[in-house]
Amino acid sequence: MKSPRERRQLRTKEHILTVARDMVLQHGYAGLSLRAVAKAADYSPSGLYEYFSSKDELMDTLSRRSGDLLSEALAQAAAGADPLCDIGLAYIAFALENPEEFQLLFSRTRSKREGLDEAVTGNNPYGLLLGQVVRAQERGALSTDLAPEMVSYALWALVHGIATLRLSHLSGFRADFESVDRGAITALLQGLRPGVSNPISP
Amino acid sequence: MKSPRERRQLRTKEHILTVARDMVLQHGYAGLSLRAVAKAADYSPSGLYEYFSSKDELMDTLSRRSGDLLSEALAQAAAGADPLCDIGLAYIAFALENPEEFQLLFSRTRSKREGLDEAVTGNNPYGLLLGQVVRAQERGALSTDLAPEMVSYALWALVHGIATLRLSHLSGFRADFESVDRGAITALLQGLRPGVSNPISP
DNA sequence: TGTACATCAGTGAACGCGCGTTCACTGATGTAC
DNA sequence: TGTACATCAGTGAACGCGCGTTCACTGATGTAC
Repeated sequence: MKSPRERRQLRTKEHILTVARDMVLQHGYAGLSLRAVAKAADYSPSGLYEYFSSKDELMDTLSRRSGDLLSEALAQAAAGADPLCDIGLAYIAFALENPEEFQLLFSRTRSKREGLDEAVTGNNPYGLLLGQVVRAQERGALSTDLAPEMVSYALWALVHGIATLRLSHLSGFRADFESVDRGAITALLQGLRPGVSNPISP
Repeated sequence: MKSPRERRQLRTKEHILTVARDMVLQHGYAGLSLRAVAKAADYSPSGLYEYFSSKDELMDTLSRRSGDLLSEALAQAAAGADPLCDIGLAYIAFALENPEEFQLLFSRTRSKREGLDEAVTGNNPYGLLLGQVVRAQERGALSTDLAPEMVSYALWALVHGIATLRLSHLSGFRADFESVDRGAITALLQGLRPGVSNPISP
């Protein structure tokens, strides 16, 4: 079918990952099998061990890439007029549009941080959110009495909850979620404004 | 080992479910196998088909029971002085104390409702929360401009997000979550109070 | 330019595993006469 | 009370499946002389 030349061009780690990602998107991350990936990428099952030392390593690579995609989506959202709310909505949208990637991401990726004392690393979704929270405090949109990490956590939890509920328990439920989601985020942010008595003690 | 009499007493559907539940708690719901349950309950693998027509049916039964346990925990919390906040905290506590049951519950149970027009059924966790929201509105703790279902959804999403994050991504992260969680819930509720401009339009 | 050798991506068969489910059967119990 | 039969919970072996991983190997490519 394929010429040797075509075949050689396709035989890259990148191609295998692309194929694997497509399979996750189509059949779910839980059902992904090395053998199926190998077949789809035109390898024998053992051939993939040239590129990955185990199925786990392949899955981790996929998971990390999903994280990068999410970061990218959030970074774009952070450029708008209402960054905090938009980041939250973008988070939800990403989960709904890429359900399998979202689940892959959160089923495998544990936070590398183990406490508030450790620094937040780089360009990950949480770091991005945290940065915007600090900025919101600087321009007076959020009370400065609140620890930024706590605000970020609350906001993250809210949108994460919306995302996971709508992917699992509420899949099949029809409603105008878009406006409700926006409303919920706004409500939380209003509860964190200066003037409203501080619920979170630092 | 066991006398015939003892053996007969143990051979009930109830006993099988107890054994199965224990195995879920210990080894996770994803790894539960019929054969392992049969072995632990002193049956041959095929013997369980006397009680359940398939593994799926057994899992569904387990899942429904987890839901009942959660409902019970929330109902108790609703009896306190600050029902909405306490229900939320109880939801989080249940998830952390019974992680496998919580995941079993949400990996299998889809909402039977498919839209706001359908009635909320019985004693499930969401119905319980909704009832308390209505009561909070009646006593003026929440703006009556807000649709109760939307408030319930927002609150549920927040605590569900906290629960799932702490079970997955933030397992291993050490912090004083208890006070932060309480603060996050309080903040959301404050954003929904009368007087604060309504974020959710009905 | 030709030959001998080393490298190395990739193969194919096999290993050993556990799974859910089916089915012909057994053997104890209950029932009818 | 004893016998013949029906019921039925439960068994054990087998089916057919797919999985991740290992390993001796091949055959094309690159390198050195």
